[in-house]
Amino acid sequence: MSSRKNLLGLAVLAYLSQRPMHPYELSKTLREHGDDRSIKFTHGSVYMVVEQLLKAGLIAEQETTREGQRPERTVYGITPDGRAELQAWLRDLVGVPRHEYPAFGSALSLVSALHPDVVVELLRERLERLREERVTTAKLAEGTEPHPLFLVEEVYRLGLLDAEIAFVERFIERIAEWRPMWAGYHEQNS
Amino acid sequence: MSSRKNLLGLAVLAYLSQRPMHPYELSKTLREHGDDRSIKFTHGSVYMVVEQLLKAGLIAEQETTREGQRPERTVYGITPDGRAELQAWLRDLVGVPRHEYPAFGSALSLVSALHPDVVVELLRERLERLREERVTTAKLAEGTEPHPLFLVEEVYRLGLLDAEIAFVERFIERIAEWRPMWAGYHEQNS
DNA sequence: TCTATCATGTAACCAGTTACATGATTTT
DNA sequence: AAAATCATGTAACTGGTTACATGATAGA
Repeated sequence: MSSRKNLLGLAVLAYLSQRPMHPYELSKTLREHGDDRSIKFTHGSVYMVVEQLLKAGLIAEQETTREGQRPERTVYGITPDGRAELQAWLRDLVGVPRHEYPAFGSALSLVSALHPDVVVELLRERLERLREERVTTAKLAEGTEPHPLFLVEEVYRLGLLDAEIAFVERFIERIAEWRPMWAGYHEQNS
Repeated sequence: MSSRKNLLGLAVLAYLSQRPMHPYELSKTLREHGDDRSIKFTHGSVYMVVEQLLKAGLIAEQETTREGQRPERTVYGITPDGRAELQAWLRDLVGVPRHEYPAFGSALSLVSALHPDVVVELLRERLERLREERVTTAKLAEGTEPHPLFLVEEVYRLGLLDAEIAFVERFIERIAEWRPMWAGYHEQNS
């Protein structure tokens, strides 16, 4: 229960809705399809969520085979409940925005603890890296291989990147205006 | 160690760098300052990270007092190591963008599992809520109470919101173009 | 004075990460 | 044939969330 926590569970449901697989295969397939760009997971966490989905009755053990002397593989398939949950979960994610906590946002809320001059320097570094990231993301987003539909997430990411770049540029400018007050505050307690 | 995981730790260091506090006070102060908009935490998790920071030597027990019959309160203060870590951690966060995993991005990477018509409907719902959220965020971002520097995180959030709104609008348009292929794929397996 | 809420903390549970294990295949 | 990597999984640890506990004050 409470399965709606780890997005990896959603991905597993989605893949198993196409055909049954064993966990290792899931892991490999997810990675091959580049899903590790949108969903955080490791080899180990795949086994974990498979366990969870199993307990929740959303997937079921289909068969256990052994091939040569390789370890046993357990193949899992999605259940009707699993299909329903896949749809419901996705609908919820698409329809209802949730409050997010990007790390940069957290840092911004505490940034006054740094001296304004170092902040400016750091923001310039950040800009460089953001621009690099933008280039590689743009290349991905402009693909057309299977179908652009499967790259729409990169388009989204690109939009976020551009917004962040614009914000950082603007922020640097405003720091110039605020510098006296901000720097004064720092000299006062150190 | 490996303290650089939970952003709440950073916030605690930042607050303790101003004055010593006990965990409950930290929790209350964080919430009063609206830091729960940028950092995810609960009452319980504050005690947890305080424990971690203590083990890592970044904060230290300062005194233990008892007032009336209230439970004992342990007051913690930041150590020199803690101050160093606060600066280093913040510098890293500001200077180096990390790969993020927004939930909507994950959903987008799997959205083909939904029928295009329901996706459009859901995206319209999402747009409405995004616009509401935009209004309240804009109000916050335009404040000037202590100093705009302390609201810069809301400005950032506003930029992200606008980017997402633009993306969703555009996505709806493109679904119209893609609908035939996408819908066909769905009829084929169901 | 009863009830609600505040103040403060702990304990138990669940989720996630990391490290390890081991036979099979491929490369050098 | 030695070394590296693939295929497959488990176990141990660490982190995070939730639920509970209990006296104090404030409101009805």
